[in-house]
Amino acid sequence: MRVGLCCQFAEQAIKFRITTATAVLKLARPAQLQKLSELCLHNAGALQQAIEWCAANEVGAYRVMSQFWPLKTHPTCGYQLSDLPAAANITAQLAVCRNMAASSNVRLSFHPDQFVVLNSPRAEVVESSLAELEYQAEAAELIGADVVNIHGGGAYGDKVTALARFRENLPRLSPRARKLLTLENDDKVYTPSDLLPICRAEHIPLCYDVHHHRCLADGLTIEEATAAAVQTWQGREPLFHISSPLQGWEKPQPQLHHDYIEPGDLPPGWLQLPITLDIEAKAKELAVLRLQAWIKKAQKEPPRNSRALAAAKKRG
DNA sequence: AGCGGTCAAGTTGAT
DNA sequence: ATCAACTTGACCGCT
Repeated sequence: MRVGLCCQFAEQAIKFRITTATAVLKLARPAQLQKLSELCLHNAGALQQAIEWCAANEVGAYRVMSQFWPLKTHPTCGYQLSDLPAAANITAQLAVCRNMAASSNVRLSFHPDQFVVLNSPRAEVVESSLAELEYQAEAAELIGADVVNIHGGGAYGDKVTALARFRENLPRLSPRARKLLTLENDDKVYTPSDLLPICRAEHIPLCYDVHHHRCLADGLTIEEATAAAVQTWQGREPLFHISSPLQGWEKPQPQLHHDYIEPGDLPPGWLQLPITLDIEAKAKELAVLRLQAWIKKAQKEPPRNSRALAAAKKRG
């Protein structure tokens, strides 16, 4: 099992830069491209730092932020990589990232954000979603990322119809983007049971989020969902997510993320699985390192350690 | 240098 | 009706 860091660092001075459309639109086009070029080049350098940090700390995966190329698909600020003055430098730097990630075995992935809704009834939403998926797939190819993971989208009162629409839109993706696509269960609409049929039929891996599953349950146990999700990866290393509730499972809003991962929230069966586990926790790399240390201990002495921890917790 | 308002986008559910 | 939440605060203009 390897653990993964998502996007940002809490303490490490590794920063990705973004901008706003408002700021960019105040500039003439050449100045726009100059600014965006600088940000892309900076972010490519930051990605190298992030990969180096992961490799040095035995963190086996890293999720790249969606704004890696800021405003890439914006209707008026958008651009092609080849439009940027520093395109050659950026491409070269991305190749450095790809080689470094490969040689140090740091798995890279993308997770387009909430605006990417492939099953929306609104054509313009689907269009912008497709554009965003193509952008992230282009970046993924250049750095060697193997996953672009999204949610099912909205329900619009009828999940079956909505998921059918998702499926109908799949052929509109390029082969490159289609190959990288994975589906994740969410905490409001689509459970693993909802997604597994389309995952199997379309050969889309299920990125199983156990925290979401606990927030929005279906008939499946965690063990059943785990086994079913692993199957959808068809021999590839599965990518799963975990987080812990901010105020515990008994308080309202358990879907809110805690700073760290409570080891008790890690399904015990996962310890021996060859999976990538992205850590969604506010304390970022600190949470990853803390869970990583706990996992290593637990793997050394599986039964005693977890029992001892449970007992210690009971004693307080 | 520090501070506060603002930021491209969708959908849901809590208040 | 408004707004926070989501993978995440950072940017920018003003003082």
